[in-house]
Amino acid sequence: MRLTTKGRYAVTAMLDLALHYKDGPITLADISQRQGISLSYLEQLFSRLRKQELVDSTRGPGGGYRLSRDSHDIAVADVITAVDEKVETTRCGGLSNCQDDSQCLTHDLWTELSAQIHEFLMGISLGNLVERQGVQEVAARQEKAETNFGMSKDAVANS
Amino acid sequence: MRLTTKGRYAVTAMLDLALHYKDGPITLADISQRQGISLSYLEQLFSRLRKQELVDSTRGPGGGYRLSRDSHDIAVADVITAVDEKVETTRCGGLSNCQDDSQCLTHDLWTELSAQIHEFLMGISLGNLVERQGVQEVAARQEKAETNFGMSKDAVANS
DNA sequence: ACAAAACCAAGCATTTTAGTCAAGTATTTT
DNA sequence: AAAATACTTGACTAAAATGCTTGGTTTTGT
Repeated sequence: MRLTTKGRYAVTAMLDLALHYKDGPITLADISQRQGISLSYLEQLFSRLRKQELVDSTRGPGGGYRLSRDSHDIAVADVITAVDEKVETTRCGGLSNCQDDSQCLTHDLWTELSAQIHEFLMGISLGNLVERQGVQEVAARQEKAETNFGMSKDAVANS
Repeated sequence: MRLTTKGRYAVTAMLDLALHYKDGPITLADISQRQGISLSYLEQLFSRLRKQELVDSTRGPGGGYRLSRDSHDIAVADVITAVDEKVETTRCGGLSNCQDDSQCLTHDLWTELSAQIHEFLMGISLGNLVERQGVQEVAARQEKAETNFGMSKDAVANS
């Protein structure tokens, strides 16, 4: 389990979906605009999220993405592992004979550590995050900005 | 808090120090040999570990590095933050106006998440790791290899 | 038909990672 | 004092990851 900005982007986007669940399918363009993530990058991320069946997609006008299940049933860990392809960064590769025909100190240690972090992130769902105060506040501000300044859309697109 | 292989190398090296604490100062050459990490890379890592006062160094023949305090008083989080210079990967930089003059959804969320992971890793000390079974076993194997095959030292150095 | 959307894929610029290399400086044993 | 050993510093590099761009193709509601 790695924690990178890629995972953060994915979690943010999924959180956006969770926040706007009641609005029906959400387009990537909407997410791009609200969260300031490029459309193409979102496409890449959602390709994986869809393969992991974390989201459902609808094509055509009025289409978009929706969470595949209740936000409380999607863990942050699910989202992160979906977009972070697990590169085996151990020298060992799949085997565990990276050193003197035995596995290195690193191997066991990091595997265990990683498992515990994973477990921790499994305990936090998108639903949990939506309920948090800070998230609510920012989301409200984003909605407001959206309705008040129609021009900001183009301003962002042109920058 | 980022989790990369760099942090893993650092934790591994520190764990090696913890395991050989009783042997007096440990040279980086020893760690390099036992853990299969290049000497120069270790030098970089230990430069930071020393600046964070996680290790004490002794120069001259017979010198080397030692944990600056008991292994139970050094958290895994300490080691990782020491070597992972905190790059502000948020668009916001120091400010929090990355989007529409307000902070993005990401900001609060990831800060909080990151804090929790940090807290978690603060709860695991090098001492804890040393006590684990798997670590003991690998360490024993490494010691054995060291005493049995004196030639492996040169073999590694020449490769 | 047309436009809005998802989907797909190649490729690019930049940054980060994981190291190496080279040339030091400092300490201690002899 | 000399040599051995240890640490420091900074430049450099190959490979990977990041985030984006471009240029499509399908699918579908109107």
